[in-house]
Amino acid sequence: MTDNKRFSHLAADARWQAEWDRQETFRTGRGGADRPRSYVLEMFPYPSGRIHIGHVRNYTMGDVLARFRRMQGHDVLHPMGWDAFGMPAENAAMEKGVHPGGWTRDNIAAMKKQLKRLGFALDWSRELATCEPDYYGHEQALFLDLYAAGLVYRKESAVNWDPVDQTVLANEQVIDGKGWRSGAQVEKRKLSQWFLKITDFADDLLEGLGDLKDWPDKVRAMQENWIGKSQGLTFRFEIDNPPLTLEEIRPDGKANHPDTEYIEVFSTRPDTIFGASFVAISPEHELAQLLAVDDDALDAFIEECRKTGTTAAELETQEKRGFDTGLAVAHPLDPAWKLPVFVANFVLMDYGTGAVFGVPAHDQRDLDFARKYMLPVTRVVAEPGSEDAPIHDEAYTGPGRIVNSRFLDGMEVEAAKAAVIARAEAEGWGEGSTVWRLRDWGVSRQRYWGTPIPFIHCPACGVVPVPKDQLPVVLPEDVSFEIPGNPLVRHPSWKHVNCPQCGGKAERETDTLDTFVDSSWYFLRFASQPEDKPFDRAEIAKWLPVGQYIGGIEHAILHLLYARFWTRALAHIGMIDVQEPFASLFTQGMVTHQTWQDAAGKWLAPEQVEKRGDDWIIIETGEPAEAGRVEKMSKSKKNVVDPDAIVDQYGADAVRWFMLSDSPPERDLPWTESGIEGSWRFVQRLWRLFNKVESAEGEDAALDRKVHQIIAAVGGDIEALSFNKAVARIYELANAIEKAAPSASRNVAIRTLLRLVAPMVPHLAEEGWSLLGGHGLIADAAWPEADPAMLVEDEVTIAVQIKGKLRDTITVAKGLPNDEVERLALASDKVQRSLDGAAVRKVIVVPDRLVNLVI
RNA sequence: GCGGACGUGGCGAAAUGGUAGACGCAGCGGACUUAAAAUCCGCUUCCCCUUUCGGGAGUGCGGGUUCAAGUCCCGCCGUCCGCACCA
Repeated sequence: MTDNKRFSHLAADARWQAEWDRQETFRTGRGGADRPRSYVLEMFPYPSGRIHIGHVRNYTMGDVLARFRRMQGHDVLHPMGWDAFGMPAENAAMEKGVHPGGWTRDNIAAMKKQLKRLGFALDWSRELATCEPDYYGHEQALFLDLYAAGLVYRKESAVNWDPVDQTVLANEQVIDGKGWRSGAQVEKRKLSQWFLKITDFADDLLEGLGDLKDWPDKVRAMQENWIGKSQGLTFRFEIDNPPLTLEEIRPDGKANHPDTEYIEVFSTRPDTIFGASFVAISPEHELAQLLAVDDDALDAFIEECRKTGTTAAELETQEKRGFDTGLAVAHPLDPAWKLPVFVANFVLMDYGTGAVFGVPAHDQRDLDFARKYMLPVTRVVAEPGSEDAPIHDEAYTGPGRIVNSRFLDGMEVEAAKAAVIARAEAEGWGEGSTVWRLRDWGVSRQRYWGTPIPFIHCPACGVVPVPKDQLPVVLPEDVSFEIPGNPLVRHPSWKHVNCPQCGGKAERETDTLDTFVDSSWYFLRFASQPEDKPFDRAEIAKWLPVGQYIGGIEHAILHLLYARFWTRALAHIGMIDVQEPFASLFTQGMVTHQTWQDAAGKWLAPEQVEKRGDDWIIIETGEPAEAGRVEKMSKSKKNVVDPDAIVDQYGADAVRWFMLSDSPPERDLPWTESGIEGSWRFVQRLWRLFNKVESAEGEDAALDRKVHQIIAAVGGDIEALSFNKAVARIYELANAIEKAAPSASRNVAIRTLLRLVAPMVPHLAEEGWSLLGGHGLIADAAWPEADPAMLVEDEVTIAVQIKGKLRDTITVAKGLPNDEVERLALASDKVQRSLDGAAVRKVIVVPDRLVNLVI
């Protein structure tokens, strides 16, 4: 039982959670329409089965902000849902013989229960799960809208194919060229797949980053790099002695033959065009493929390039290697100047044109290559005075003037780039162009547990969209996972339909959508949930963009870029009026924990070890344990703590308090036993304080001022998401109250403290509010206001420095004139002793802060 | 290689260019108790001196700007994260 000695979370937590549910306290839209709106959103979880401590930290932060905004009188939208499609459900189906849907829905139920125990101020009436037809049906409609607008297309594309599991693998599932599950050698297979035209928005997505002032620099930089805009010149080298054309080699004479008249290259440094000494093409370049037909040595070289790995470490050490094709190309600015053509292992086929021209003097990679194959190295950019400086083993990439370059000589780099582009365009051998690293978004997944792509393949009509009145295309429930492959393909009836256009026999698309599509618009559906359409435009205009989005840095690129794209695409087709979904983004740090290992290197769980003096021992055996690094919690290292267990033991409030304490929220938070115990003790200390309101008279001016200073500070800290600082301020106030003698001021201070901690420790706060006779729920109470007049002290402590070194402090009335302060400073014994008779040359007085005496 | 962040006590950390170390954890001492736990009070950057008073050093390293630098500038060193043969 909770009494005036001890706060019992076991009784209080559940009671207040039930009360919030009963009153629908956190339902959006209660209490008037003209209040300011706040949309606070945390990245919704994948229903893996259990919440982990990282979720607890993430949602606690959002919860404090949401509760704080409510107390400030805002209408708060703070929803929760489930990113419920994805592979783990299918893996569970294969391993345990359960149905992905049942597995997922059970997990959702379990995790929802866990979240409820933490007392989050969520509007559960808007809960959604992406695996339910009432969500993904609307997603199918949106996909069709984007298709109608020309933003969806189909194209042949290579995938990683696991021949044993009969399935497509994501890159992360291919380990050393083998399938992660089957261990089979993975093949590249060409499949016709669905793509979203994210590249149409490349420039907008890049430009838009500039307006996202409240996003972390890091995330913006990562997206910028990912989009990867490069500007330069695309141009052509005429091939001097063209090889046989494709038609002559292959009797079928396909239309997509490579043009063997020229090689097209892209460069961001057209200013260095006179420094060219070779042309290199990718092993996958069609010209290379063509030449290899008649050249076994080249064929072998290409095969070898294909085999070598592409991991960062391998690329680091891998040599630049080339194969001289014997072809020669003419320099576009001097047809008599011939350059050799190599097939080179460092040229990427999927960037630019798959071919480059090499300028060894000004590109390190080209220089390495040129030295190896003894190609000429000509300096064409130089800083003043170094025109003739030889290039040794380091390429010069800095600024300078152009040299050895005929009509470009003497120009600065930028001017020379423009001049070459202008000349190329005038003469017709090239044009200024922009190349992006960003690729279109392939959304086809050959899997069951995802949103069915709403198209039908008709032998007569081709690819036909499912008419909107036939949506949702619902996943069949009667599927089995005993045989590898996509169950949708072998389902006896599901895919067999009549063509909506001609009525003839046709087949459904059996691919499903990438789950990143599901999470690209859920924040819209949270804001507005009509039955007959994805969302209501006017409601979206009211709530979007999300005021504060909080989640992990791991989503810096994919999820956040796709959601930005999807939002812009919907705006582009006129369905919504916002361009950017998340006005402010916060990426929180991980929860880490100490690790331990035994002598054999086996990981030990926290409950298996115990500290004896300065050393750790294994409780069961008494053998020594080795304390390792503090690392991200992971099952394999056994350093996880289970949220349910700690909520049982310490209560939701102590756990929440710990999540907010000590570490700045963007940094890692080390979980410690002593830390959570400290939080629990503070919860108890607050409870004792709330029980100490006794009738008392009189003012305590110093405490009054402290209260108002802390109100202002805590509010500002929560606004800035600096929860660790808000926590420190609250400790400060609690300390001050405990030291103060009983007075009316002290009682006010305690009641104020109660409201200040309410967003953080809501169960305790409700209990205290009810104890102290508060009206209604503290969740609905107003945030205390700081009186600006109370923020100023009437006395200030002034530092007295001699040449910047502190010698004494003096306490004076606030606003004392400078000459008075100076006089008092000089009157100090300590100052006189330090001066030791030296003459003061200059005195600097910063009002109400310090005096600096210069000798 | 490119980009981002960071470097402050035993630990997590504070600090609009103006008294470095707020607040918490751990530790030490004391009170209460038969005892322990809990609680309360005090100390707690380091070094020197000392009974006290005091003095010196100090925010990764080296310079600079300034009356004054953890904070600003230049150059290093180190750690973490992301991307990477991107032409």
